[in-house]
Amino acid sequence: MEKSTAQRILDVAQDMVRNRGYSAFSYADISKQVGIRKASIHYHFPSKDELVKELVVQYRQTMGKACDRIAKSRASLDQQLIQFANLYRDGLSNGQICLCAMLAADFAVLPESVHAEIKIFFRDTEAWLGELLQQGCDDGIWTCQPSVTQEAKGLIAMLQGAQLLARSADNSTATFEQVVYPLLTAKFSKS
Amino acid sequence: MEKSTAQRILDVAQDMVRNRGYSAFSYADISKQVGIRKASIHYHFPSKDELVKELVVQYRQTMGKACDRIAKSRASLDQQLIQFANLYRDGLSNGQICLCAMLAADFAVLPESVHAEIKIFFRDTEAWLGELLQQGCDDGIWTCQPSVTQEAKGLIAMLQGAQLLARSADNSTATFEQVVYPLLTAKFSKS
DNA sequence: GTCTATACGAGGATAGAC
DNA sequence: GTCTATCCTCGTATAGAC
Repeated sequence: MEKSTAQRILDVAQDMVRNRGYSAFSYADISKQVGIRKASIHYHFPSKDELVKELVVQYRQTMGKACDRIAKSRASLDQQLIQFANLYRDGLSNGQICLCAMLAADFAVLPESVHAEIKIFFRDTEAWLGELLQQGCDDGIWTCQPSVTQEAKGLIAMLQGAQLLARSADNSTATFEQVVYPLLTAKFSKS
Repeated sequence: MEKSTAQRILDVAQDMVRNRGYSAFSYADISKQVGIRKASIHYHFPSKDELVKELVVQYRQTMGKACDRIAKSRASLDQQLIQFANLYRDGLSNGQICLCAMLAADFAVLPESVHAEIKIFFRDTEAWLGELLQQGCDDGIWTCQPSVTQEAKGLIAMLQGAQLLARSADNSTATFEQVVYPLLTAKFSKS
């Protein structure tokens, strides 16, 4: 099944926002890559704000599904944690950081409608990771201090921050891995 | 002693970049706050790139001095760590994140000359924090795994990421504190 | 050093033909 | 749905007067 024009616009826009940020991409940029005139984009997404809002909604779905796949994979809990971290590593080689990390940086120039969607992303991510961490506590694999929620927030912060660090380094992926995985295995490991 | 016009421009520009990002501030914005025409800004900083480069150079100096003050304060090492974290907390109430965190997000749209300055900032910060952590290891206050360098990078990542998380929350400062300080005291404390 | 004036392109968005 | 044409504003930057 072929992708709709709206979806192709969203795909290209996501790439650009994750790479350059909200203020540094334009309808003209999208139009070149999608192969339609910029006026035509307004038919699908009347304003830039609505386009970006839709971007976040879809990103949440994609990430949610990816997390569900990890949870259902029956891998060990510490392996699930690694796979979760991999989600944040994988875009780096193409110069992409988490959409919501970028939009959190751009927060001050975004409308309230987008703010709300970003908040839901972080809330959902914390909830999913919190559940995973709680399981590990229950199973006696690791402990979370002072609480599972705090630990989840700290982990997410580390992942998002590691993306920023990685981005300004010469080898993004390697830098990310060197920062994230040692700390992950030191703190959350089976043995 | 009164501030030079160049310095006032830099002060206003720093606020704006740390709040909105590189692509979302303009000479027109600065001119309004400084009270001179935007053409006059070009006299002091011929191009936006040169202005931002100077911004990073000066930010590095400011942060370097702040770190030196902490090191010379003779506070306990774990207290020095808290004070270091405070540096990243304090701008949040005014909507400001670390200049280099923001510019790392904007990395893809910045010229090489600015890239180089940002890299130096992270290198310096890692070096300073690494020294502090090494002292703690030597004194037997804490241990760093797998290495002091990794631990330093992980901490910086967490601080930068916590700023992003905080920014998208309703109470930035409180969110930052809730994420950072418990993890800090759990991992690096005297007793 | 700061001003006015201006060039020139890019930005988001709309109207109306096809 | 996509196009052309157009509007109007903002953005960076320069020239030249004061």
